[in-house]
Amino acid sequence: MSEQSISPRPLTKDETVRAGAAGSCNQHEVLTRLGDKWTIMVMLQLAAVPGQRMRFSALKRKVAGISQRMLTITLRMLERNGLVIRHYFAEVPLRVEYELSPLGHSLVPMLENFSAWIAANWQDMEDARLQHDREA
Amino acid sequence: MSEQSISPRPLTKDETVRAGAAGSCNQHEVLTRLGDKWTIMVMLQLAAVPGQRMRFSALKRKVAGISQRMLTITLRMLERNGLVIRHYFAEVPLRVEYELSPLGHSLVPMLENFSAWIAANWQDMEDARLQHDREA
DNA sequence: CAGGATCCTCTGCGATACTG
DNA sequence: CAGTATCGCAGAGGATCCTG
Repeated sequence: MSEQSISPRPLTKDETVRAGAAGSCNQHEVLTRLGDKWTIMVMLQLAAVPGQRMRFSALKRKVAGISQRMLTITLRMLERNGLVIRHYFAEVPLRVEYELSPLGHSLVPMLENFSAWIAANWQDMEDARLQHDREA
Repeated sequence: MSEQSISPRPLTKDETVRAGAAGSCNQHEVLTRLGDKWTIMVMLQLAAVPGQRMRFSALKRKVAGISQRMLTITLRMLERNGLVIRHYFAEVPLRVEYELSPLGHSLVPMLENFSAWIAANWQDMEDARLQHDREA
């Protein structure tokens, strides 16, 4: 168990750029950070694992269609906002595991509700859309 | 009450472009459609009104920071997917009202949970972020 | 009032190539 | 393995002007 308490990593270009204005309390800010599809899908995956930890490559496999770049950025953002914890093992080959923080876990029920809603209602949306397009 | 049952409107350029591939059942599709911040904020506003109807300009005033263009696009998308109903009154001056459909309403509890979570936890996120940035 | 059409900018994001 | 850096383009989205 050679885990580093703090991952030895300087700020990324993306992070530096995204750091930007701190922002006030409003939803707008938070929604901008959490509202995109990748964030939601990554968190759903992390919540779905029994052991609660996943490696980078496992996440990439599970989150269908995500690029390596977007997964990295999404995870960095989640870590930065205290929703995900990054466990760095300085082994060879390198190993990194991700898990939800307590704060992150508190968000999970909502995400699962959302996911359930989609499963239950996407057909209705699909139908509505087809009909709407027909009468246009 | 000179309401048209169906708004007499041909497909917009934006809509035609966005029509694209119908898409399979997956979350990915739905999240792409519903996952952006404007969609969520517009729906929250529509849900917040007692009378359940809002005019275009009222919505624009309430959803802070949204441009006229994005509000139009967002509303069109919501209408197309059966989440919002558009009431068109051919008066002078023109009047249009929007309200959530039953399908749209079924999504509201989740959005409000999300909104509540943000209000309760944004400070924690903020703190986590500041600390994370300090030790970088 | 409630948008449509156009222009133009900025960035999201994939593809690719390189490292510890 | 788990990233980082760079390039490049399509698309998001604001600003502006115009109409029924």
